[in-house]
Amino acid sequence: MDSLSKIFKALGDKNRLRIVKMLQLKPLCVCEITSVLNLATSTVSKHLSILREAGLIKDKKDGKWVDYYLSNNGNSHYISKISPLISNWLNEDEQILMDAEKLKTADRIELCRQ
Amino acid sequence: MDSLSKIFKALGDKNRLRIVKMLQLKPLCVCEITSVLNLATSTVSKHLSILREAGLIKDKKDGKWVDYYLSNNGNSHYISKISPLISNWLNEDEQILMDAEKLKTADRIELCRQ
DNA sequence: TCTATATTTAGCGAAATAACTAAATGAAAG
DNA sequence: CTTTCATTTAGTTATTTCGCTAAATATAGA
Repeated sequence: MDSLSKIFKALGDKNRLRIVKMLQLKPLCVCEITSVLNLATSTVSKHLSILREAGLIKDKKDGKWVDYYLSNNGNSHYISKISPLISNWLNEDEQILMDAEKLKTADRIELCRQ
Repeated sequence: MDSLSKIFKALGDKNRLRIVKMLQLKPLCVCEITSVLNLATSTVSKHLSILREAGLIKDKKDGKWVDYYLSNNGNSHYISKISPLISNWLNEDEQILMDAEKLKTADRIELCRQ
């Protein structure tokens, strides 16, 4: 029950839902996500660690950057069922659409140099 | 996004997950749920209102009692997808099994007269 | 109407969460 | 090896959440 409530808790925050929806589009580094959410870097890093500990996302070092990406069909049976649902949901949501738009015009190197 | 994060938030609490799993077995009144969870009645009432506001459960007056029951396929597209998943999950969970056991031997009138 | 009982609401304290700033870590590039 | 820059960790604060008790509400039955 712990692992399931952990997943739901992780998804029960709007900023973390936005992160999951962004990662559906492509893997992203912390600074890219930060620039979309308009939060402090450390806050975003914390959100990412909560999503990671729930098993919803994974990370991978890429030079200076850490890329985060969805772990769609990880070892968790729960996540393999929930992830596809979330993929289908919120795609017409105003906020989610705006986030996606902002990501299109975003360049990692410029973003991180702010 | 509000309605979805509300649903996940409601499910992100172990006691509320236990309530949902109990209601899968049959409709229950507040005092029956209270006796299983071992919490104050008012606390359980609050949990139920959170689940209700998320759209996961509904209530119906039955004399002195208020029966709560799952709204499996309510108006919410989200819930009609999530509810069946939860039905399949946690059925071997130790805590959930104990709760179900406790419910079998429970009698509404005795329970409420504690 | 009066009483008993089931539930909800109000109000409070403790614990958890989410945000920030500042400091620490770790890798890349000069 | 030192500097730079992305990220994480520590530490602080404000807000939210969860639990309780006590009071309010509502219904059934004497």
